[in-house]
Amino acid sequence: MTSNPQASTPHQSLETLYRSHSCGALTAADVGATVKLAGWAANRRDFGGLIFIDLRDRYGITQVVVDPQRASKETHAAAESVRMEFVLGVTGKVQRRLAGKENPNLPTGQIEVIAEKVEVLSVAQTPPFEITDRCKANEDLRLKYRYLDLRRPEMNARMVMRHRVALAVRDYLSAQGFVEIETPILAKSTPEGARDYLVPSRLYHGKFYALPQSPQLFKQLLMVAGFDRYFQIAKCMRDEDLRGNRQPEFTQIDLEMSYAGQEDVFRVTEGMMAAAFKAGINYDLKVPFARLTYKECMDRFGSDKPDLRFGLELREVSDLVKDAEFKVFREAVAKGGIVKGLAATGAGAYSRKQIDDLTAAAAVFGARGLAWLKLEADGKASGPIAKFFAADLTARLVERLGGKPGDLLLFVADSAKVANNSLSAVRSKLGADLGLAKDGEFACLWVTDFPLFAWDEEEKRWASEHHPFTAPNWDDLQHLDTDPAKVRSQSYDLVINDWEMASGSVRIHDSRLQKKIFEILKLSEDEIQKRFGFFTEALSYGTPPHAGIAPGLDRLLARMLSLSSIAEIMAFPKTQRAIDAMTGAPGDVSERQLKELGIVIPEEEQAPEKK
RNA sequence: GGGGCGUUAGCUCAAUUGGUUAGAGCAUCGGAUUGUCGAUCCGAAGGUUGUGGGUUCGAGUCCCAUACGCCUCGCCA
Repeated sequence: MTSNPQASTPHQSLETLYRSHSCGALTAADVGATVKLAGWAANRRDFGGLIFIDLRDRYGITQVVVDPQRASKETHAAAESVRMEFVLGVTGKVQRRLAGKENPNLPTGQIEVIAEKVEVLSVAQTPPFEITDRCKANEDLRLKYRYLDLRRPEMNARMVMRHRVALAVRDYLSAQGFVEIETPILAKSTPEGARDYLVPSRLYHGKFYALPQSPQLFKQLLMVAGFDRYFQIAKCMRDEDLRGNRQPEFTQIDLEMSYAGQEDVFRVTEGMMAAAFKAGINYDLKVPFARLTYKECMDRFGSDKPDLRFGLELREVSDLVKDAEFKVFREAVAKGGIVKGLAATGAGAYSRKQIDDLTAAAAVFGARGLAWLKLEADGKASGPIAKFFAADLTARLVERLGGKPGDLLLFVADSAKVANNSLSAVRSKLGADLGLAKDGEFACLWVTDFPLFAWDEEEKRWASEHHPFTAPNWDDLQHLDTDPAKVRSQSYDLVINDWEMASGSVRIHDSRLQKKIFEILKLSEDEIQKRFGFFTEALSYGTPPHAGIAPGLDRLLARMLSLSSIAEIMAFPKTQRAIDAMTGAPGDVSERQLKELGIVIPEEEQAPEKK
């Protein structure tokens, strides 16, 4: 066995017409054997006589030596003609490298293959960028030539890791009694939620399928159907604006359990995550995960996905400063807002520039300023606003925030929403700048007790915070009619570091309650019937209590590898404008196709021809 | 829909306040080279500075528009 994790495992045989071994398999134990290798020329070092070729496949690199005294004229000539990324077939004998000429950087570094025959199986144009892990090509170029980018060992390894994790997830869930069932891609549009990707119907002009934003309804119907425990590694599509951790299509590990509640889902998910981290990066995730309610999260971190790798907790100080001399604080409280702060440990020496950068981070979320106090060694506070606070008030602020000499106290005075968002952004920036958020550390957190509804100011109605099939907390049912804002839901998020990694809930299993929720959401009777008639009807035929969750596979993998973009662990991702840089999708279709679908595009709305 | 940053050789980057013929490393091509492993040495070729317009005696550099990429606010149950 080699130490290369990508090398073939012992039970695998890669032997084919073209090769007896992979390029990562040969070691000192194989010395003397005659072997056939095939792969790409990753590098060629030509000494006129001796020629060294690094032969690469996805398992590793093996050095091939062409010695004019050992190989035919034709083989030497072939070796001379080799250029980067040519595909070669090599026959030769494994020999121990000369003493002192071993390469400790390669698992195969003890040996080399002395070529008897080198055959060029395929020539290659000069690639637009080098196929190495040192490659610094731009993202758009890498996407245009994704097949070359994926050939790089680093990218190759990510895809293999993705496979390993998916396999571990399947194994784990299968062992827990889950059955993998596929659900339709051509489905029905449902209101609420993200914008749908639509597929026009040829047979019914004017009607559309919607690509699923998630298999939500289907998985609940599978519970009604008695499958008990279902899962699926499912593609989900959402036609919304993109980010580093959002692609138009992405993959969720979708699962649902009957006769289960929140605790059951947590237990299964924790086991699954641990298995995934073990398979992915050989990391032992600590279970069970930490838990916080939504309210605690907002109070202590100003965010519903706080990074628990570090502290720097937020504290509200409205009560302390409501009568303070400092007008900004006083007026914010008087206007119904809040004043919140945090103590940045050891940031007391921050320069004006560094504080300005923190202020800018806060401003993105609407904060009009970031007030600050430096705590000096003598316990006094300094800074432009220090003069507004009497010594005893300063002492109480310091005590509330847990500040120590050498710390920087930071405050935002605004509406609760702006104060929380802004200070949370400041906290994240501090976590990164102060080196508190370390790569390779994973803080897992369940966030529970989200509100069931959020008020939609634009549409002047209540909207589901999670989705309309989420069960209310059974203790809060009496508030449904009187005070929807007060109703907690039985939904939960899994947060790892600062990313929402999974979202789920206990579902409504009673058709009457489901109808009531639709009514609160101001869906008309007609609409409920048209959109969800089949679903509420299904619930009425004896539905087991059930609950589920859907971790994002792409995010999970990106998080394991500390990558900020999920595109980095997808084989063929799209750009931020939802374009496939390689194929050019979305593309034009023929007049005939449009006609068959009954679609007419107004002349003035046609996109200009893309080069 | 809004804000920000970027776009110079195949790739990654440089080019003083607007000033001579836009440079370097890698890759490519030719030559030399029998123990290299990001080989080395010698030489060559490679550019409509994303695109369009403007200011100027003169624009890679300044202004406007636009395309593309990335980050971000909104959005994403």
